[in-house]
Amino acid sequence: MAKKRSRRHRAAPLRRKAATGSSSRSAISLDVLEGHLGYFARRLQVRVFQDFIRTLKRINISPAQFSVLVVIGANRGLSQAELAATLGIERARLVRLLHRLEERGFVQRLRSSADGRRHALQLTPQGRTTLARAKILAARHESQLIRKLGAERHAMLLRALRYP
Amino acid sequence: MAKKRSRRHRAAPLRRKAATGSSSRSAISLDVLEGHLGYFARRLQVRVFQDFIRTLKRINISPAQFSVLVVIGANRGLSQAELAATLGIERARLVRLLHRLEERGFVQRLRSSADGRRHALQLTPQGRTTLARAKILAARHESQLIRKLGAERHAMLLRALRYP
DNA sequence: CGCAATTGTTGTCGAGGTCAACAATAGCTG
DNA sequence: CAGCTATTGTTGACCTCGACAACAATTGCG
Repeated sequence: MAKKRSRRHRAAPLRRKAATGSSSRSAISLDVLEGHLGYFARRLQVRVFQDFIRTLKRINISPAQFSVLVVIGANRGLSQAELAATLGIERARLVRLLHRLEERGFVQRLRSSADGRRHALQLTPQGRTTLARAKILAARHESQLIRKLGAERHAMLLRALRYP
Repeated sequence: MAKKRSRRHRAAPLRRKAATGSSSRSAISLDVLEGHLGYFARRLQVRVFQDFIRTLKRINISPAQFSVLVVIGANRGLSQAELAATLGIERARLVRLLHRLEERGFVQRLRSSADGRRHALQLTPQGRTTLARAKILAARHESQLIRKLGAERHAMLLRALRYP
């Protein structure tokens, strides 16, 4: 509720000069950050997710939602604990992710007959359809990424990032 | 305020068996996630940040705070806009980061005489001391990371992640 | 002067990570 | 079998962080 913002439509700023102007700073040093893997991993991850979100905006699927749909789709009957462990997220977090996906009619939670505590997760037909479309868009996103990074660096990063 | 949680000190669970037990699932497929750089970048970044936070917990410096202190320390007189652009974060976000660091006595914002809009950022003596200690701990964190990943992969990742 | 841009700032929203606590269920083990 | 313990899903609360919108003060020009 109360979602309507005024949205004044400010005419796109024309960016008159280049940068700040006053500062004659040519290069700003990152100092020891240059040696920290986490810093660059974060930068890359943010950039990639921004592009992912932009590319899948039309079907409104976030990176986290995509990963959940993909893994459920490829492993029918998974329990929430297994799924959370696989994706490296908290069970509590997954509960809320699944809420949304269930609301939207993509996922079903079925009580396991063998173990009354577990939920067997599976996609609905609509979930499968959405996942198929999401995969196409995600592949497009990855292609854009390959184009931006260069195929060699992309392949190298994927190989090095993936745990053997 | 209201920081005291009950923290009941539950005796460390003994972890009797290994895993779930019921599920005979040997390997859970990641399907197309295997080809998505963003997924693995995210996983790595989260792991690395967790270790960073753990290692710097004693001085209570987060990765974001560390990056801010490092760049200010190496580029005295920087403006907030320049700093935000350098680190790839929003100006609005930086404002709140600097609030905390100023409260804690690590950073000073001085009005620029040349340009009344800008703040010239610099570390206080206490900020410099804390940064020095943080760098030592951060280096220790990075060493642990190198040990975990292997020196070759670490070097390869750093090289590939850093934009040339 | 007057208008547009920049800078710092605040508010708000939503996504995510973290931790504590709990009910229901399952599985041992004495 | 009873009783204890672990697991599973769930909720609540808190905090960080990215993204926008809006604004006041200031600067820079045409």
